[in-house]
Amino acid sequence: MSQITLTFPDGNQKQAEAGITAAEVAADISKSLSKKAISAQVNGQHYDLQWPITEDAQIAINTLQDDAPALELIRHDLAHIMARAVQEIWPDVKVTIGPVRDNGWFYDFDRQDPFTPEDLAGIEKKMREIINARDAVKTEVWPRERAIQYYKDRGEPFKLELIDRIPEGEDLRMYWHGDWQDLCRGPHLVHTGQVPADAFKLTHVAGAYWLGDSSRPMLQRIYGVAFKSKKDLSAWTTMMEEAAKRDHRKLGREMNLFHMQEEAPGQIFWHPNGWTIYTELQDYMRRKQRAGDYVEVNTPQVVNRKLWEASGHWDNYQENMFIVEVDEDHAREKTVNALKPMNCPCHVQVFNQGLKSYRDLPLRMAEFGSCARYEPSGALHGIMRVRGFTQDDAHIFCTEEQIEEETAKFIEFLAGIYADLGFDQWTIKLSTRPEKRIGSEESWDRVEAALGNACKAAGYGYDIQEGEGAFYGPKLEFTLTDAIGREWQCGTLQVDPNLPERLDASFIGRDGDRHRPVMLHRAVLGSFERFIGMLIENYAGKLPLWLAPRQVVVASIVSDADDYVAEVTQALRARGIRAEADTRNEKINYKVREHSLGKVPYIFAIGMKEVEERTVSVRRLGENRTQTQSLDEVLAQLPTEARAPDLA
RNA sequence: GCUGCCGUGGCUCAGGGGUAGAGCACCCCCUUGGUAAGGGGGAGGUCGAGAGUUCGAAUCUCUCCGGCAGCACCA
Repeated sequence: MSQITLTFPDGNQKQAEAGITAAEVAADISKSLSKKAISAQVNGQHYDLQWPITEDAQIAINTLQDDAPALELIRHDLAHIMARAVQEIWPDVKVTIGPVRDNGWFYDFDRQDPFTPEDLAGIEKKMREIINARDAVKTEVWPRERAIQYYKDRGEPFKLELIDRIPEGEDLRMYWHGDWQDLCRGPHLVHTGQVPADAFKLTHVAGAYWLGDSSRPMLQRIYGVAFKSKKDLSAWTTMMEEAAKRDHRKLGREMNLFHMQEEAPGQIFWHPNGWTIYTELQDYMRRKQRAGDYVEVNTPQVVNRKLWEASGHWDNYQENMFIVEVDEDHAREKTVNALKPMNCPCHVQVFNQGLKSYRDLPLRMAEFGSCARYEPSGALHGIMRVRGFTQDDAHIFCTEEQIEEETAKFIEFLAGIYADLGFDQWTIKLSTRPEKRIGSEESWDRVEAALGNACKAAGYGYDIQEGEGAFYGPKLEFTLTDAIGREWQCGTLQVDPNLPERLDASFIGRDGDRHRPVMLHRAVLGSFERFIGMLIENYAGKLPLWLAPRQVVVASIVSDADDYVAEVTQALRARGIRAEADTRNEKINYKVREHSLGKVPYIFAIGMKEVEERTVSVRRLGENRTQTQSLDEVLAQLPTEARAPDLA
C-alpha cells in the first residue's frame, strides 16, 4: 500500500495509507469529532465518510455545524428516506431520481394512483420512523452487470435506464439506508438519525416528465423542504407566508388594480388604479429613452404572414402566434395574418424606409410594443406570464464595431433605471454560442468579446452561461433581486445579425457601398405587465409615492369638515397629486383601516381643529403616529416628494 | 400542452341527491365619532358551461371552459 499525505485546514499534515476513509481520519483525530462527522471536503470535493482517499489531499471534516454540506446531506438523505418510506408503504411503486433542490429536495415516482395529502402525512410519519431507527447508511461500488441484474430482478425500469445513461467506465455506486437500496452518486450521511426529524416537511405533489422530456411518461413528484433545525423550518414557513401576502394577484384585487376573466385568458383588464401605475411607469420610460437618444415608433398589431415568413417566425414560432384569418370580399383565399409576437420585424420595416447612411448609425428605435403570444395554458401566471403584453422594446441598428460601445451605454442606461425603481442588486449573465448556430466562429469570437468588454467598461462583472445564446448571436441577461431575495430576469440585450439579413436591411457606408447593419434587441423592464407584477410583490403593494395610484386620501372626521376636505383635495389635485376625498359617514378608524389596507401612502385626517387652523393631520402608510402640518406647507412639499425619480 | 387539485352572491369560504348559507363589501336608517372594523335593517346567487343518470342534480357521471401547483414551454 502506498502512502499519501493528508493536509488539514490548520496546515498540519499526516501520512496515511492510500484508501483511508474520512471516517477513519476523523476517528484518528478525536472520538468526539468522529461522532459528529458527517462528511469531508477532500481536495474541494464533497466526500462521503466511507469513500476511500487514494491520493494526497487537502482534507477537512464536516460536521452538522457546516451549513452547506450539512444541508446538502440532510436533504439528499431525506430524498432517499422518503423513497424508502414510499416503497415500504406501496411496494409496487417504481423509483426514479431524487435530487436536492432549493430549500429541499424532490423525488419522482411512478405510481398508478395519485398521492393525496393524506398520503403525504403517512409518508412523513414513516420517514420519522426511519430517522428514529438510526439505520446505518452503507455504500459500495458495483460492477455494471450486477447493478443491471439487481434492478432487473427488482423490476425497476427507470433505474435501468439511468444506468444506461451513466458513461461506461464510471463507477456505479449503491447506497443503503437500512435495507433499502438506491443507485446514487452520493455522498450521504453516516446513519439516518443524523437527519433532524423535526425540521423537514413534505410540501406538495405535482406531475413531472421522466427526464424532463414531454414525450416521456409523466411521473409523480413529491417535494419536500428540510433544514438543520425546527427554527429554520418555521422561518421558511414564515417566508412562504410573506411571499403569499405579496402575491400580485391578491394585491391586484385588494388594491383594485386589474382583473382577468375567462373570455380573455392571459390578458389583462387594467382598472384605473392599475393603469395609473402603468402609465406613470411608461411616461418615466419614455422620458428616459428620449434622454438616451432613442427615437420612438409605433408599428401594426396585425401583420400579414408574408412578413413572418420572411422573418423566419412563421417556421419557428407559429404555434406561439395568434393567427387571424380575414375573409375579404372577392378574395379566393382568406388573408392570413398574425398578431405580432415581437416588434423586431416591424422595426426593420421602419428602418428600411428610405436609404440609411452610416451617419444614421447607431439608430436606436424604441417602441412600447404591444405583442400577443399564444402561450401554453399551463404557462400563464397572473400578470407575470400573459398572452398580451407590452415590451419596453428597442432595436439598435449599428455596425459590428459599434456593438461594444452601444452595449456599454445600454448597461449604464439600464443601471440608472433599476436604481430609480429601487433595485440596487442585480447581475449580468452572458450567454455564449449554442451548439446549433449560424455565423462564423470569428464573428462569434468578436461579438462575445464585445459584450464581455462592454460589461467591464460599464464597471460590472458577469457570469457566463455556456451555450445558452440564441442561434444567431450571444446575449446578456440582467437579473434583479427583489426585497425578499427572489430573482427576476428582466433586462436583456441580444446581438442579431440574422434578421437584418433576412429582411434585407442595409445602409450606405463611407465607401459608398451597401452594408448590412447588426441589430441589438434590448429591453430594460422586459414587459410592463410582468415588471409591474414584480414591483407589486417587491414593494408588497406599498409602491413609492410617484407610482402609487392613489397618493393621498383626505378623510373627514366630522361632516362639518367636508368643505375643507374638498378644498384640500382640490388644492392637491391642482398640484398634480392624485388625491381623493373620503367624506363618507364612517368613523376615522374605519377610514384609516380601509385606506391603509388599500396601501394609500398618505392619509390626511381632517377634523374641526384642522379646519380652524388650516392644517392637515398627516399619517404615512406603515406608521401609526401622525403629524400635523399646515396646509401651505404640505402643498409646497408634496409635489416635490411625489415627483418621478428622473424629475426629482 | 401534460399530471393532480379546484370552480357556490363583488371578496373570503361553509354546505354536498329533496326547492341555496355565513362574514366582509353594497343599499337604507340611526349615529358626527380624533387615527386599523359604531349600531340596526335590506337587497343580492339559473352553485363555471353543456350533456347524461334520477321522480328530483349545486351535490353523481361525462365533455368542454377557466383557475391553482408543478412539469414542459419561453426560436
